[in-house]
Amino acid sequence: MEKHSPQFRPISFNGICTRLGDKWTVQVLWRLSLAQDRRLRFSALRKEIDGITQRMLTLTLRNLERDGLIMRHYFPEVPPRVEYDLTEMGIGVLGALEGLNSWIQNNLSVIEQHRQIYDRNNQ
Amino acid sequence: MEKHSPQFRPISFNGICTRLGDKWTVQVLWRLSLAQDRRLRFSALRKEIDGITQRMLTLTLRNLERDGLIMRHYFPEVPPRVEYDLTEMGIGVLGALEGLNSWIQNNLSVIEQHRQIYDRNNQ
DNA sequence: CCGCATCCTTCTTGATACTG
DNA sequence: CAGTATCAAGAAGGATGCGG
Repeated sequence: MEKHSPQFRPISFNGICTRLGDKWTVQVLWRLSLAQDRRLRFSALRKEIDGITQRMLTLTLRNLERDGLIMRHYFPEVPPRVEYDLTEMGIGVLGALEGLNSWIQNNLSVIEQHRQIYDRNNQ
Repeated sequence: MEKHSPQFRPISFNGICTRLGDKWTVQVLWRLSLAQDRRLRFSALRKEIDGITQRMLTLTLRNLERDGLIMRHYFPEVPPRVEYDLTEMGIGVLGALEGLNSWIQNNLSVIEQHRQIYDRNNQ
């Protein structure tokens, strides 16, 4: 295999990759991408993402909105309704993750074998 | 833009993406990839990666070795010498990151603008 | 030179209660 | 319904000293 392109400069990986690597961000993006109009309300996201708390969903959505990857739509009804949808940039980052995702699909089992072997050799 | 492929299942993102998103892992992989034979000794890595402590370099290398992305070569000389090099899988994961990396290159400035606007609108 | 052990600080996440 | 506020727990990272 040949070396990667010289443009590869992981300078910017912190803090984009740090954000993407957190516990819930990719899940939220992914769920939105599968929805009608790439748009879901808060309670729907919460139901679909197993184990997420209300607090962490709120924080994750705030960060994504701050970065411009999703948009928040507030409807001052009673009871209130809030919907979130992917922006063009939010759609784009999911596309940019596909290469990594398929690599993980292809290599995860090998990695897990390595981990088992390593752990066995170190008690 | 069209929806991503149905094979996109970010099931495996934790804990691969979590690992890649930590503070030093990608830096280490990247430095190795640029070196002669994709191979460097501990002290060389430490010098090249600005700000990393001996402890964190050791931990990062252990995790990468455990996953099979790098190999550790120990030479029982006096003083001891230890070298690390990328495995085929280690080279592969860098390739898988290129899509994300170039997306970040292209979008980082826009993201930072969004952050400034958001922060200004919320005190 | 390389790495482990220890202690400490900071960040992230979770649990729970409360509000417009 | 969709948050916010508060507190506590755990993980990640940094500083420092010792050892083969």
